[in-house]
Amino acid sequence: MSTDAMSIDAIAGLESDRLLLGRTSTAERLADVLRSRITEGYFEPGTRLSEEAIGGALGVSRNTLREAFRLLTHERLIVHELNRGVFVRMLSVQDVEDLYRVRKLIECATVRAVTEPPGERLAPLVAAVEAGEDAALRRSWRELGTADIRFHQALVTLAGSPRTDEVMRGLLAELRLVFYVMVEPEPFHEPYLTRNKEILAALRNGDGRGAELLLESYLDDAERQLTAAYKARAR
Amino acid sequence: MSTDAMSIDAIAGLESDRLLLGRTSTAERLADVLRSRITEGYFEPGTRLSEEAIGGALGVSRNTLREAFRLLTHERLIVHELNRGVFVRMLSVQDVEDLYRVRKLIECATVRAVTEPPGERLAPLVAAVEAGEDAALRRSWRELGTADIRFHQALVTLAGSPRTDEVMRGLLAELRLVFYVMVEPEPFHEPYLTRNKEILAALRNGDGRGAELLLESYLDDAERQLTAAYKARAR
DNA sequence: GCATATTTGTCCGTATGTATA
DNA sequence: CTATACATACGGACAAATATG
Repeated sequence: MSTDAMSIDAIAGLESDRLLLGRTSTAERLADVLRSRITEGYFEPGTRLSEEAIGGALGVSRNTLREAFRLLTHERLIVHELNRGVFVRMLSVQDVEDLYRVRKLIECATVRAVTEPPGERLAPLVAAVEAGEDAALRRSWRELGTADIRFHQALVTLAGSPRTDEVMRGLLAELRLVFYVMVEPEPFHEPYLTRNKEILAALRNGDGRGAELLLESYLDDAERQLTAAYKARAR
Repeated sequence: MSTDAMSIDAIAGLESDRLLLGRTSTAERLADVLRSRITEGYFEPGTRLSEEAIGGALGVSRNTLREAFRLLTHERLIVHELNRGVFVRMLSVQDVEDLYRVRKLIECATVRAVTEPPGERLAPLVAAVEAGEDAALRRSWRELGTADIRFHQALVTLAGSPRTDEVMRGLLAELRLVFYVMVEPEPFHEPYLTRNKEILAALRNGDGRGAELLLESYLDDAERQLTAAYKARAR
């Protein structure tokens, strides 16, 4: 039952974040630092996050660190095993399938409800598409992925439901963990930029049903691609 | 800026839960105790939960108690204000509206997907209806409310999505806070038992679309009734 | 507006229990 | 089975923010 330990390098790298800790609630700032370390793949899925090592490196007490762990646990980025500690979440193929099942449920229902041109309310979607195009031009694939996530987050905002927004935020945070199985992010995200633009065009015309169909095939394809990558990696 | 203090009685009442603390993780057991105290209306919405008073009454340290608070915060049962402490959540009319918006989204999508008789998978729904009938006979209105919640939780389980289940669990936990504006729980929950039976009958026939229509009007009526009670109470 | 008391935020040291080599 | 490492939980301490008179 091997559980990968954090590399010495990963712990040492935390030192540079030390200065960032100095504004609001310590536990939340701590969670911010760890969250980006995880979603950027710095801590790989499966690694154990040692209370002592991280607390020592960042200069915070274990009590405070544990509060930060609680926050990240509820975001599903780490898992907590009693008396064993916390580990960076490892998603299974079933998780990916469920993630896309719920995305389809929420995103499709949201665009389906669009029956007339939303006008200015599409501004965040336009901004996300533009950020994506910019990132693609600069061949900045990580940013392209971020822009894609922003687009779909903004899409759900059209429903005007705070709770739906929050659920979606959680789903997309988990999805970032999945994206790290894609060693070559370029061919993955690039085509979806075009498809986002098509969805946006349909919404602009108030054609929610058309947008739903585009979105459904978008999500089906993405899911297929990701689960295939997962299975290939499981060799 | 008055914040209702906990009554002496409420603190003293906690002592009886002391013996229950003795199995798994202290913070989680602690959260279990507090959760039932809150959802059963023992701690009314808006009351501040004093670290010292509760920790003292239950015989746990402040650090452990704070971990339990974190858990409940993420269940949205309490809210945390920096340097002020934690308070039992007070839901607004907007919250109720959002709660029902998301319920409609999830529950309707779930039953709509039913196209053939689910057979044995309806067993938990049948059990919830029977528990409701039993509670109604015994005029046990609290249990009737619990059975209603169980029915709708079981309904969503038909979708076979762990994440959807969890979202629904959270929504229904919040809803319990809302039910406490209903001073007379009897006339509220009773008619919905009949409607649950109708929904169950439609599902048994594999008529997902029919069940969706019944469910939609169920949720519309419940929302109207609750928001009306809220507004009346705000005088 | 000011001073005081209360309460939370954060940290430390330590004892105990649990998992694993 | 023993030893080690680690998480769990407690109690105490002080700083910082807030509430109260």
